[in-house]
Amino acid sequence: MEVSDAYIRVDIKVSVDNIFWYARPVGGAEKSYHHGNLREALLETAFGLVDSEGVEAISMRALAREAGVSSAAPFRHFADKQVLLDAVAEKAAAEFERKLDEATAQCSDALTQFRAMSVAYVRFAAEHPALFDLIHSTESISARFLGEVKDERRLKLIALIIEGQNAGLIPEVDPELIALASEALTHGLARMIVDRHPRLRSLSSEEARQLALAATHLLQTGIGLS
Amino acid sequence: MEVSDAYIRVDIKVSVDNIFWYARPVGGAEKSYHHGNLREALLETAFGLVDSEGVEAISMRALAREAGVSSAAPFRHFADKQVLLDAVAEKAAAEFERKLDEATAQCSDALTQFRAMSVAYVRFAAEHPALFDLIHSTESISARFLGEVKDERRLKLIALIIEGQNAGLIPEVDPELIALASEALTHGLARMIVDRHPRLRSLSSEEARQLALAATHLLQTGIGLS
DNA sequence: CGTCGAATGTGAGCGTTGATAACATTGCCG
DNA sequence: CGGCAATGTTATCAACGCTCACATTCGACG
Repeated sequence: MEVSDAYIRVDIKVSVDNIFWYARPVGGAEKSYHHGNLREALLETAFGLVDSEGVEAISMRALAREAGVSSAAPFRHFADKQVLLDAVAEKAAAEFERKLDEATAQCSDALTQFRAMSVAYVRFAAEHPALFDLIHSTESISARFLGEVKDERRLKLIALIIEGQNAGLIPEVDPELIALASEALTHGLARMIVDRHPRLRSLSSEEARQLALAATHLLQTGIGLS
Repeated sequence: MEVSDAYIRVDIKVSVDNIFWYARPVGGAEKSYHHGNLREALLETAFGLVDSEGVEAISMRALAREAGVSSAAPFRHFADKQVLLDAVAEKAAAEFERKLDEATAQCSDALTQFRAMSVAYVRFAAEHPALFDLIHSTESISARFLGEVKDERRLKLIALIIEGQNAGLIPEVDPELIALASEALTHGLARMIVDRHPRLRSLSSEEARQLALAATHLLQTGIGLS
């Protein structure tokens, strides 16, 4: 051909947005129009993604892609992105609560329960900073569940303190105040780890444990005279 | 005309993105091609916007619009959005630091300085939650300044504690540990306010003051025996 | 068993955003 | 004054959240 030296340049623009079927499993007789369990699948991968990459890493479209589904599908299950995040936060809070309960379950007296709770609290923050952050920064109305959970834990803590006071282990100061102070200490420690405080970046969970123990101990004994 | 009953529907799509000159002042002989002080203008409005609306509220394009400038102009001064946010965080941190210094300046002994610092810390969080959050969540490399500031403050706190120990006001426990615990308590209180803890949502700054005082007092006296 | 509505998924597209590249204008330094 | 660096503009991308009209499927009810 005599035109072999001439080139016609063609730019082809392809929207890659909806090439979703590649994400479907290639092996079996899949490709059912309905996913079957999309809501849970989205929640699951979102949870994992937040835990490993942080909240910023999640996008509705990426989740859809991952699930092998069109980018509009997720909106059938979550009204908007915030609702999805709320659901992830709820899941994370449940997990958090589970660990706290697990930690205090084997303790007998109020004081060791008290300490075990602090340790578990700080450890969770150290091990799952993004989830911890999500739990405490989410403040949507629909996530009222979170508020209830936190409040419930607060009441439990107060009960623990009163128990300690009855046993003569804790002085007769306003239990609410004591609860607040110890919550603040624990939450502050956890937050400093998550916020990457210069002194505390990337702690092992064992170090986190030591730290929580030392700090709560210090709170108990006090650091000086008023 | 005989076509008076016939309608031709025309949909006109207009990109409104680059209609920027409306934002320029209409009065004077402005309209200089160069803004003259764009970097500072952007920083200023970003700072205000974060403080009043939160970090999520800021977008490069909105800032450009506000400054009366094309949407690409900001990138001449900030490599990307994160750099801009880092700069805002730095500004906020400077302001924060200023307030802390101001609060401790008038105190004589170590213990009252110690308390005044806690109070100022918590008050700033209560009054500027979004700025507080930005300061502590930013962790970019370029924002190393933040780390230095925080570290400097930590050293100052430790010095304060040692001073207190020398005066016999604080027991001879590892000063680092004491610093950490008191930092955690204060930071935790501040964070609980910012994170809208059920017990502490929307505190007045006077309430914040009371709270910080009570909590630090409790830390000093301790809440029980080890 | 068939049918019909509700639940769920698809495709296309709107408007916004962060970011980049090529080009225009200006200030300033020699 | 001339030229170069700083600064601003225009046009354009890709990605995102979200919506709408339409398609497919499931399941309850006759």
